[in-house]
Amino acid sequence: MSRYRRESSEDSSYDSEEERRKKDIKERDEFASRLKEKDEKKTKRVAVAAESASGKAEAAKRLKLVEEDTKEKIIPKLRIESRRKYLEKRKEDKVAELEADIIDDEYLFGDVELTEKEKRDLEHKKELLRIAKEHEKARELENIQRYRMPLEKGVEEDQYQEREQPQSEQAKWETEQMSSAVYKFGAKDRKAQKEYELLLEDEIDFIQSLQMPGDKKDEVVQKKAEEKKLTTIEETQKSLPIYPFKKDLIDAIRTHQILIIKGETGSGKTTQIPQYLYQNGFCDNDKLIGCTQPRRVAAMSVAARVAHEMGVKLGNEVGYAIRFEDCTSHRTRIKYMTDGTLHREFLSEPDLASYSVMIIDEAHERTLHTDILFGLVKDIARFRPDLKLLISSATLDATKFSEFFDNAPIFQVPGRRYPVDIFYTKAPEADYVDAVVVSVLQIHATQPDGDILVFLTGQEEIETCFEMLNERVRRLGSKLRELLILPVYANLPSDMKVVLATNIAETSLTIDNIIYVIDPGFAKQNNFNSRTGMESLMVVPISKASANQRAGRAGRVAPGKCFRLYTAWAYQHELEENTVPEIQRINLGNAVLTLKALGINDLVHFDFLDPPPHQTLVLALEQLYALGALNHRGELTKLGRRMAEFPVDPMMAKMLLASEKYKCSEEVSTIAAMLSVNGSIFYRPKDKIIHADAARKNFNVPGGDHLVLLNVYNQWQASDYNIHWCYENFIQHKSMKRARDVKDQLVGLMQRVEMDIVSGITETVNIRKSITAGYFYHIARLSKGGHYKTAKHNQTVQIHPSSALFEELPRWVLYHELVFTTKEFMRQVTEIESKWLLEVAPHYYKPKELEDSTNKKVPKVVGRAQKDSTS
DNA sequence: GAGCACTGC
Repeated sequence: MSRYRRESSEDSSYDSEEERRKKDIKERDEFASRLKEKDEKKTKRVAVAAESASGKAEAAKRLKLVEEDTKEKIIPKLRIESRRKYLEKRKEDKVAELEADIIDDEYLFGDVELTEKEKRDLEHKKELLRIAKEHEKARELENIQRYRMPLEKGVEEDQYQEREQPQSEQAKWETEQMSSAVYKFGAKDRKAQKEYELLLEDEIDFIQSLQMPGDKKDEVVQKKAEEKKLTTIEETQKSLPIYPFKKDLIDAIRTHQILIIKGETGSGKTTQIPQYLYQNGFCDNDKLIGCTQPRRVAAMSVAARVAHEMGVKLGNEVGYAIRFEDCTSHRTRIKYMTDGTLHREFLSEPDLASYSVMIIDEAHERTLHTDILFGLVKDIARFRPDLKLLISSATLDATKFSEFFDNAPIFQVPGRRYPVDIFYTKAPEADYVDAVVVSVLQIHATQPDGDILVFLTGQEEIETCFEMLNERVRRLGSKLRELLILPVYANLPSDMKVVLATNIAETSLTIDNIIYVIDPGFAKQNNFNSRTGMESLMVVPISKASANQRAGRAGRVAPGKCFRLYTAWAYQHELEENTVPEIQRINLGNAVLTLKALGINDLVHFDFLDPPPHQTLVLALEQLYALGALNHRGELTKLGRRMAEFPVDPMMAKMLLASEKYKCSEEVSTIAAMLSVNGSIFYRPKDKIIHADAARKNFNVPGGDHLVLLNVYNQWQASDYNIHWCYENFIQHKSMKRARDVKDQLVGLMQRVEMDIVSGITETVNIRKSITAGYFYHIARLSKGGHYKTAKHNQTVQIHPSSALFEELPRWVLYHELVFTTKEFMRQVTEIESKWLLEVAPHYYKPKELEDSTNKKVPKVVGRAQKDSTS
């Protein structure tokens, strides 16, 4: 009680506040320089080559599971129906949410002058809504359209040709290529046609609209077999499309500080360029060549590949660095890393002094980290003329990158791609999961051999589709050739198969031998509402860029075909050119804190390739201020500098640091680790739901979900991290191992920021107070009818049914996250006492806000608090 | 009475 009183009375004098600020900044800088010293002393360990067998074993296991499933499962029709209904319901809810969002925006900001960006956002939302509604309408007409006989050739021509094209390069190319020849399956092969009529009850009409040209001419296609014979590393290297450009490339890099490299996947740029640079003396004076990748697997496998080509052990001259794994040594000259890792490295080496070249690879993917790196490296390049920058991108974005980097020259490298024929449906397909099933069978029955890759939006859909396909295949029986259906991914000999995947297959997963791609045109996308602070996962139409990326997957090994389950008109007019970059869609709390720690104070004017919404930046800054990471001038505080060391959201970082004061850092680090594995702790197989739920209830402890998570971890630890313990208790071992990794890292970082790791308290109040110190933004109180209202925004929310507190309904709760699915749910909920809020965040909560008329105890407490603060 | 696309530190 007296603690916050003291703090608030100190605010009264400006001088003392100014003094406090100066003292804090001084301490902050001293802390930062201590960190730097530590980093300099740190000797890098010599790496051990990572084992790669585990991946193969995993794939083999998965395959086996699939086969067993296929043989034995008989799927009741009812279940399929219920799933589809669920999907339908969810879609309705999402549409309603979007609608409400638009009304909200217009109501709240109707009178306010909107910026261009905000206007565009609103327009975009409206457009989404319109598409979603039309999609609904089309569904009602489904039967009529699905079974319609194909029209005569001339009839639909004008439908596809008359439209005015958008001005993009892509669109122009499309227009040129556009032809409306009607393509029908089986037309070329009478025998197949006959068989197909016999087998399939329904069909989809596709229209071939254009061809995505490959980089290879037909004659080159013939050479494929010869290429495969290449045995020596040198021969393989020389066969890569980038090889003839070696000298030109090196010359260009010597002449220009920044170079944009445009090249398709498969050109060899990722593996070869660092080697060319190494051979040409760019590593003199012990400097490093760095190359960032958006994904961990890519960083690891590319590094392994290059080490092999150079004949060195991985971790010596060639190494990689990803979270939890630093496979580099003092000998390392070529270093592959994830973009997030480089982002972190900036904290200890803001000028990248140890690098002579930095390659930002796969820049077109526009991950949050790459986007921030753009601004940072551009800035560094100005005062480090010796640093070479290569920005490597696979798409037409190259011009945009060039403009951003002061018109840096673009160096083009050809790719290795075969042509892909693109087909569109003639009519809109309402139920695309069903359309996928029909298309797969059509292709399988009538097209030449080749694997089929299907893009779906998520696990639920993949399961539905998997079951439908299996059922249909079984019904058709032996009339159909064997069809192997693999959900997600596999690594198999080239039999005929269908791969059902999410957009993981767009980039990060290489599946050999794909000839056919089926693209329904949707993906799930995470969106962050900066006004309510709520995230939602919605099924949205993909962008043209993404559609072309998907089509490209068909042309990796031979000429391919891509079947789009939408019309050519929809492609032209309904799809955005590019996916909205991540930086404009997500919560930027952590990113803003890191930038502040790098000394970038004016974030609003930071050089972003595409700036995030102003509102999102403001929210992030406000939150950091409330957490004490920034002072009233917006400068980073010592607390903020310490928070920035943790690779977690600012609220969680604050929670971790607060645990020092409450003497429970051990417990809180565990809770943080468990929270960051993202809801995948409890395993809930569909056929054992009752057992799984019972097992879960056994972990319940008073207080709430955070403490349940702690309990789970502690019991697992007590079992000596036993895998069987996990099976028995319906806990996912994989997630637990990850939680252990995260915990170890967090504990290491806690020591790094000079915290003591302490534990041993028997009651939970201190643990819950630490959590509250970080998450005082996320508070809700019980109101009438079992609903909760959030403390600051008065938003109606509910406890998620999976929570341990679902039936308890405490008066005050803290939640880890707010998600919109069927309702606004709080996930990971813990009971707190409102007076704690005054203790941990006196600047944010005033006693009056915490008054509670429904409870007799609370007014007494509040009354005391008020007396204290006014006396 | 529920449903987490995909990355990453």
